[in-house]
Amino acid sequence: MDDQTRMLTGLTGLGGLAQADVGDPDSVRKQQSLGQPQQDIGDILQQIMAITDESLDEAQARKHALNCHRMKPALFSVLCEIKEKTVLSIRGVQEEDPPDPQIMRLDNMLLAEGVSGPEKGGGSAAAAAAAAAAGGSPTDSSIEHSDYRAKLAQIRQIYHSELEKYEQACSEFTNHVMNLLREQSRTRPISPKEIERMVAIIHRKFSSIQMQLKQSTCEAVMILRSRFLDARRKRRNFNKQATEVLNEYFYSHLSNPYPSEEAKEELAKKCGITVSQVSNWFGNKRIRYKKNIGKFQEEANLYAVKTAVDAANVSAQASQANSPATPNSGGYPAPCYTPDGRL
DNA sequence: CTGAATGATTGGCG
DNA sequence: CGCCAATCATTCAG
Repeated sequence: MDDQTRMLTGLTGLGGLAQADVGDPDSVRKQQSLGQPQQDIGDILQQIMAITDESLDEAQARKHALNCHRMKPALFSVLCEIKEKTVLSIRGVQEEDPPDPQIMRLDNMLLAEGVSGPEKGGGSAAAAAAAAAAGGSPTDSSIEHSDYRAKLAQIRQIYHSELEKYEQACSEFTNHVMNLLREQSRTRPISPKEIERMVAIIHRKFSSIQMQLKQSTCEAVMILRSRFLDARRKRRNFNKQATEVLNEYFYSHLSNPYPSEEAKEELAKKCGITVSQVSNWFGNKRIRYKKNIGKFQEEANLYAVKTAVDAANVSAQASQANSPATPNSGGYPAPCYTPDGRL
């Protein structure tokens, strides 16, 4: 009903329009000089209205006749114009908003993470090789790193294949709609501009899918990062030798177990860990020692003896009578030799 | 599987 | 900023 009334109003208004400033005044004038355009339009209208009552064959024949009608082009352009002015102007208000900031943010992030953008297979391989070559000891982090990269590559691959699928689907659908509209435009007033707009609408709809894809990819990358780059999750115990070195220092400096920056660097180098790891270790050790000295008795005695033995060994020849000097004078309680482990 | 050990992180303090 | 204390998250031994 809506369509019919709209068509009616469109067509009844045609008389005025045709005489005023319709797309092709020449043809209109020709029509007028040839006969009675009003009559023609009335006929067309009648035919259009009757179409639904006809059989398919009749309709096809009628359609063909209508398509061949000399008035058809003029009428078509007029209808397009009317449609342009009424329906499309409403929808045309929401003009092309510049690329969604959200999607731009996601794009930037994906680019930064190396998910989108150019394939850097050679680069990463070279980096891995360099890392492998650089560390005489396998540093462990290079392994984790390559693992991380492998997972990232996986995400990247999924992302790209999904994006490809998405793009294919989008263009397929767009083509389909365009073909359909072009087909329809032979019988329905559809201007190229309208098709263009339809395409834009489709793209906008599809871009929300794209955004979702990018969003979930970003999330996956974030999860991966937190999995691998949060050291807390990938904690490795220091090797035995390292803890030995640290404990030796700790118990031989029990009165003041606060290594200077230089001492920390020295220890870090000796243990193959970072300075901040040394700081962490001492922080943990101090608090845990203080909290339960009894528990650390054994260890304390062990290292006390160890350092004593070492000292003795070093200065064995120098003097036999040297008593093991325990450098203890405050701060933390000295490890007394209490068998029951209580103080 | 469970609990202890342990490296790392966080928030507060001086 | 460095340290302490509490806490988290993982590893490891039983």
